[in-house]
Amino acid sequence: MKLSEKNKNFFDLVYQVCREIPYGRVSSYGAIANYLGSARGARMVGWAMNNAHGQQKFVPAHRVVNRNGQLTGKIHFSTPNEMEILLLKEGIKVKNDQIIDFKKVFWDPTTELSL
DNA sequence: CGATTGACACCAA
DNA sequence: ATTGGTGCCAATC
Repeated sequence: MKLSEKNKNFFDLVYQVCREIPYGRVSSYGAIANYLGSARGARMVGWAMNNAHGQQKFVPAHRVVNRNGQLTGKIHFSTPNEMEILLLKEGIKVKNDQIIDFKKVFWDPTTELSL
């Protein structure tokens, strides 16, 4: 048992929140970080996503974008198009790596989960 | 152990 | 509005 596995709480929570994102909706790193308590720890969420590929359960990382709604993390997928395709399949319009109507599809865990 | 990096966010010019 | 610089926390080199 490695130390990283013990301290996976933060990462695990990130994965949990990602899976809680409803179909056809997206969230932002900052929102998730804020929900976990690290308001400025958005980068950690990104790191978690990087590890998400190694997780046994699938993590809809494609539903997580930066606060601009830009698909900055698409390059980390199997193929850069993967993220776009997945989002498009969920009814989310993407143009030039930018989510259209981002505010409409935006899903804030602090607002949706923390009622 | 110190320095650098990273799928971001915020502030100042 | 756009660009550049700084801060955040953890992991990797």
